Amino acid sequence: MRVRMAPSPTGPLHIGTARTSLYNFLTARHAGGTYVLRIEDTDTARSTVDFERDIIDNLHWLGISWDEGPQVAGGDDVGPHAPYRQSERMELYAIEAKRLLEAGRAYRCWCTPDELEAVRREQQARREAPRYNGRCLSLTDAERAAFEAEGRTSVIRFRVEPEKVRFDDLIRGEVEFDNALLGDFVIVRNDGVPLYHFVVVVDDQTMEISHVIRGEDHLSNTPKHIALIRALGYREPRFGHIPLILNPDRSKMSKRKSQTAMTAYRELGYLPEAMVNFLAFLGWSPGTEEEIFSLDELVQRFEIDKVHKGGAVFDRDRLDHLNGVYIRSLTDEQLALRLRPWVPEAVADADLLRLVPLVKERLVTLGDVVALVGFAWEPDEVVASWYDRELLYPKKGGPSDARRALEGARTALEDLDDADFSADVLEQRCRQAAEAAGMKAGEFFSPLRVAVTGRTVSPPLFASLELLGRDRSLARVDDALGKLAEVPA
RNA sequence: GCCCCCAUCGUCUAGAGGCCUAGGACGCCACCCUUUCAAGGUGGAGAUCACGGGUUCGAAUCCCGUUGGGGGCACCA
Repeated sequence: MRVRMAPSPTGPLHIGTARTSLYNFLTARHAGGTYVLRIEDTDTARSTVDFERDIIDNLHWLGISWDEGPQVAGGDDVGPHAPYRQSERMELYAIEAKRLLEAGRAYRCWCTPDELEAVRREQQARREAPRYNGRCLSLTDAERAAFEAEGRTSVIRFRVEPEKVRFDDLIRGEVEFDNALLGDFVIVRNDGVPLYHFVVVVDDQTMEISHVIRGEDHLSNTPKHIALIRALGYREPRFGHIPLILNPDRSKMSKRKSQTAMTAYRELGYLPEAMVNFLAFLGWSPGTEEEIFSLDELVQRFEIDKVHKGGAVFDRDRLDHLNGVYIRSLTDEQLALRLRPWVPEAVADADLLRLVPLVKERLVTLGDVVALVGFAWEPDEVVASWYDRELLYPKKGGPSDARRALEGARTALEDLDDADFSADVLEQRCRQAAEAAGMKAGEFFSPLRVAVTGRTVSPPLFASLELLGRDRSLARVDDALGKLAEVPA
């Protein structure tokens, strides 16, 4: 078994492309087959190396690897069928196009875009399928010469046989199309650049691809490919069309309505293992009620014929949940390592490790660490700037309650030396202080929380105090007291 | 417009004729735990299996039709 993924570097790695790549990867690895990466960059105007890099990097990030094809953007190809970039395979396409031309299975067409557009409009008016009318199919030599003399350029069209085409889709079973409904489509542009439907067939043949697994949007293109395969005398691979990933409104997932760039999720702090698990279940399930799967487990369990037929909505809530599950499954040391890119370099590794327990059960994404415990590394003045005086007031209280609590807390904290400045002792002291102040614990803790973390929602208060240490905690209490001093008692 | 594909809670799904008074998960609601927020625990609401016909002793599961949704019909991929 040889399968391939064939992304087009005309944009960053798309969620849909990633899932198609994943399904191909899982199919190949499950069967012990070979996995090929081919870069479909025939659209030279829109393809860039930067996009190629984004695609390759993010596939690697997900843990997807391949046996043949470029391993690095712009890097050398690896494998017996190199090159794997279509832009470097142009001679091959030219040879095959010539073969088709000479066999009479393709012909040159001099129709201009305007002429084609006019025909299309007429057909639509007559409620017919818009397709090429075959005008250039039977031109005399004189007519061809006349077009050339006119300065017109020509494209190459494939002559489609009006026959029924059926194939046994890996996922959908028997599917039948009538190619009589198809027009003769263009396979080489007027500037000599070959088009997708043509190159994909040539490459799949020369790269000996046995299973073509791709998005459902290609299902209706398959009869074109089969026609080309037959005309060229190629072997017909098995086809499998996987369901589309959908926007919440159930249309094909698009940049316009959803975040489709894998990089964006990566930058937000989603874990690749969560993303892989999530993507795998968008259109497939093991048939049991298990739902947490590593990439290796997926390789073992994944079967292409158990893939669903219907599209699946990309549900961010579910991704978030999975990400939390994976984050919580990490050891503190592992999580600290993952968190590193989001935490300022000035924060020492040892200090980063200390704050992990405070955030582990609260992180949805790794990036959330900043909002959660930024107070730990931000200077006191910055934390003080995060809140207004009113935020210090307990739920059903005013400035005087806040002041009472903070003063009580200050006294309690002051007493402790660094060695005793631990969550347990702090809690005990603060509860005593609350009682002494005649306040409920919650009312007493609230102003202290805001003073220390700058927010009403934070990790556990006493662990936060411990993390900050005596001096910084006291300084923040004083900052808060200072804010309260601005209002007359 | 034409062709093709699809159809189980809001979402992801289990379900291959009787195990289904349709199961799980996410989300939602309530309660418990609790210094806030989470995490965790318990419980709940939520699907006449799109609809209508068949087939069958029996259908979410098979067949046909309808409806709805989606995809494709480029000198993009």
